[in-house]
Amino acid sequence: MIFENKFIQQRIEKAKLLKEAGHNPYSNDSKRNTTVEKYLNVNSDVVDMEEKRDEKRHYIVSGRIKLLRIMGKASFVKIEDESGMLQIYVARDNLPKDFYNTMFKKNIEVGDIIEVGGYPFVTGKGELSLHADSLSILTKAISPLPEKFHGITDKEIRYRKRYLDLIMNAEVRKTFQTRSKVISLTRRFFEDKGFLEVETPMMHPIAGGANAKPFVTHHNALGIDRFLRIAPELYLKRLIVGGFEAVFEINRNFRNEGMDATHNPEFTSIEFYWAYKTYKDLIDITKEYFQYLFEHLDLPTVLPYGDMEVNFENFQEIPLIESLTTIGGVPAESCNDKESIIAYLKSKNISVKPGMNFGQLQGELFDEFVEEKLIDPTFITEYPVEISPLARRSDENPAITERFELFIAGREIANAFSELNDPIDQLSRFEGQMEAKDCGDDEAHEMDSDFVEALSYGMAPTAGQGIGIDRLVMLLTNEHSIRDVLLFPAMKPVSNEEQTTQDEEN
RNA sequence: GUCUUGUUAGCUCAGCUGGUAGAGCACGUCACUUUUAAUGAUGUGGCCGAUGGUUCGAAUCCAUCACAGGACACCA
Repeated sequence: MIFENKFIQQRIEKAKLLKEAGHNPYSNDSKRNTTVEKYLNVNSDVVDMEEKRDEKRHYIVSGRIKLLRIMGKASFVKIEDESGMLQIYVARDNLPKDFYNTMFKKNIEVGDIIEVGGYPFVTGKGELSLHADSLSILTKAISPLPEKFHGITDKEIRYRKRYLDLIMNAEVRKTFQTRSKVISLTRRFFEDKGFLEVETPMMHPIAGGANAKPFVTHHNALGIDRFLRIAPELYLKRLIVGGFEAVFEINRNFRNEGMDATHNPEFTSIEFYWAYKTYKDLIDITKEYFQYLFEHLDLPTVLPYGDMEVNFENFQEIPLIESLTTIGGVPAESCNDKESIIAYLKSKNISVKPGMNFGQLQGELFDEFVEEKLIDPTFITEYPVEISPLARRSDENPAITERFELFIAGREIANAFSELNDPIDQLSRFEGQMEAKDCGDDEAHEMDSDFVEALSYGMAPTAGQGIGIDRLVMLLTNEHSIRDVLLFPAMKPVSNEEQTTQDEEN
């Protein structure tokens, strides 16, 4: 039984006693007329009053009891609403006869949501409080809250029962408020630039736009499988073909892959596409975007991230090849051709998969020796064409693409490029992916001939970018697990034996 | 996927080389009308993650499983 615990039984009994005495333990009759934050602001002048109180004022506040100190005929109660914490002074003789002794002291406790009316005053210790003349229960909590001092620290419980985490940990609420602001500011930033927010399908007939394994679901009416999208890219580009010149979408992507500190099966990204622009313009708008975020989030431009300090006023830009030597410390002669890279990697005890091409090997050098050293925001540009299947080639050097990735605190935050809009080239790149798939690469891109057909009608020269919102929020809130910036991160179900057996049979 | 560390009261944690469980908070009872994790007294509370094994005896040792944290590999 779910409520067999004796503490819960005790509390159920208290709820019953309240009800019998005419105090509905689940009352819907809230008369709150201010929030804690407003109360504290409006009455801050009471601190300077000679009497340290103003009995002519009267407010009704509501909140959850977080702390309760009963001292005989008077008590101190700390209640918390979304805006903050307020101390209430409750004295027996200010409440209706017998209520304090028989109801308040006996049946109201930490975790309950109450409503209190009274006037502002300042205690002997100098805390602006509320002197109660009325108190009623709004909602009885029949499960006890975790311990008041240590709160709840078990990560498993924090993620599985996020509501408890939010009740107990104010800084967690802060993190998610920041996340909400980041998304809201992002939307406003792009809208103000004239971008149109769009919604493209979450269920795709072909999972395209990235190399990743999709989740599969089934559409009964059509009798066909659908794939939860791994990226919105190909649909957003269809909109550019259609004549929209600046579009963005902030939404979820789904990838059927591993979970760890930086990966959740569903994650949020913004992708935006901007016609008649190049990746150079995207570098500018990205800098501007960060400046905008920091300004409106009121953050210092030098932010701590773990042991690191990230200076968001120090944006760097460096071509990938150059970064290998200047940042990665790889000797220039070891970057020039396949054989010397392989020899260098082997000399550093790094295993090299057979069949890697020049561009992939350069990418390998970058991942091994450069990425983690990019602390301040750094645009790595000029990616090899082999590892940039959807990016436009440089007109000057066909071996590299007009692309950048933005790295901050040793981690990739954004990926952007001038888009490939040559339908014949796109078709042959898809065909290349099909061959890779036939050779066993199960993450190779699917052929999307509908998308190629769209390109065949002409897509204006366009630059597009994706930014991982979860990782961005991690950076801004100094969180080191993606689970700490997702309200409800993916968790394995806690299965009972029957379910386990069924899973094994399936 | 691999390695590694956890899982003991509602919560936070002790429990040594095996001898059938402890603390603090919370909760119950009592005292207390300006406390700040209030205080003092007193009491209740546990199938020691699950299943097997070793043993006279297992929270403790071994194996398997489940879930979680961390690291590595792949990916955003």
